[in-house]
Amino acid sequence: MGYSQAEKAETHQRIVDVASRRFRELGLEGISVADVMNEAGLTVGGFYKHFASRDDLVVEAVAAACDEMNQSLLTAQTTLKKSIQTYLSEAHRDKVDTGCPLALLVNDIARTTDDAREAYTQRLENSLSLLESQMPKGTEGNLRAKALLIYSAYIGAIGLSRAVPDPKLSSQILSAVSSQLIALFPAKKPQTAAA
Amino acid sequence: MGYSQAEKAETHQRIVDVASRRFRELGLEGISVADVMNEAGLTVGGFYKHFASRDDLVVEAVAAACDEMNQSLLTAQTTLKKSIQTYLSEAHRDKVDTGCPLALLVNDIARTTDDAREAYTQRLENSLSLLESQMPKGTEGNLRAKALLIYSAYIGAIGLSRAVPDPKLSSQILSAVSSQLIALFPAKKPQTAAA
DNA sequence: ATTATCTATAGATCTATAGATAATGC
DNA sequence: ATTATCTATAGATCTATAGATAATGC
Repeated sequence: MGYSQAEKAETHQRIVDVASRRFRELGLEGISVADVMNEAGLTVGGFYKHFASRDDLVVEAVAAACDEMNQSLLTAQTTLKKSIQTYLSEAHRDKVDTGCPLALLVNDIARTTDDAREAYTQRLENSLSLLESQMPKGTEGNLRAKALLIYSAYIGAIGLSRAVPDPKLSSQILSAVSSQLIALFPAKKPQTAAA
Repeated sequence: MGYSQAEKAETHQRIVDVASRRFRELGLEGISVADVMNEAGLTVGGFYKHFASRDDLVVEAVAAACDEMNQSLLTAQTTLKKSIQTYLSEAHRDKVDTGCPLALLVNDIARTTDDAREAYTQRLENSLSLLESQMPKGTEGNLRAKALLIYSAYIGAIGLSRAVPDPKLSSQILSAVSSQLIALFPAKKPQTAAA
């Protein structure tokens, strides 16, 4: 039973980790404080020594989920094509509790507190910057606008692939949008192939 | 107070209408059966003469919301460019209770019953077919794949525009994705302008 | 006789707080 | 002395059902 300051910090982190996964899986209102605490190996009474309210946990969990994703994207220095294929993969689709929180939570975020929306927006900007930096050399036009198109297609496509119950259709959505995006941003000579 | 069969049908429709708006605004778990009934001018006790369970209301409300949208899209026979501009408009973004349910509910649908997911998928196919039929003449390649790219970008972009609290960024998301999509599918001579 | 609606409520669940316990840290 | 955790619970809310009432429809 944790009592030192160091143990409290670990406990706090464990609560946020559980929440960041379960909120993504079940939605921001899909799990109770008591269930989060239980899964973190604690009981509900201790919660309010860590957070002023449930809404505060939401803010921290959203931020932690996005930061973790951006961190792993930064280390996986890669090409745009590989980024697209990884994002729009069946493996990513099936990570309903550890997948991209920008996609898994976009609808919930629109309905939640301003603090959580601010945290979300800040991390969205990070992800967009990263995507801009992955654009092939020689890409013409507004890089920010192109990054927004790609990320919007990401969020919509992976959301749809999770919404439809038919596995065939789900895969078709992912592969169709993936190949369309790859064709739009070829690594070299953007003018040669248009279809 | 309605008792005849005709009145019951009207009442049923009124409950579904309220639910189809509030579920879109607040999420599929965001409003109680009692509150839906109250807003329809009824009390909670009568609910289970109309629906076997709350989940059944969800199925009907999702279907009704999508059918209503597809109906209005069918009558508004228009060009792809105008469709894009209308979908990715601030007016549509602000219709949080009457906007496109495919976008407003995509995350919730992934977490709900198979029956609701089936109803959603069926209507998604309708919307995709409609989009395919709006493609400019002479568009090359896989029309279904291009419709999936557009609808994914729709869902992601309008979702993001609702999630971010900064109105400037929200507008930027809509206009950037809108102009990118319009540039991708020009009405004539698709080969001339690539940027 | 049937049934669409109402009022009332059972039973489950949720957020937040109260008070007890036991270890930390001055 | 402080506080991180625990057990217990208050008060609110939610789905679903029970039973009463009053109009429909055979």
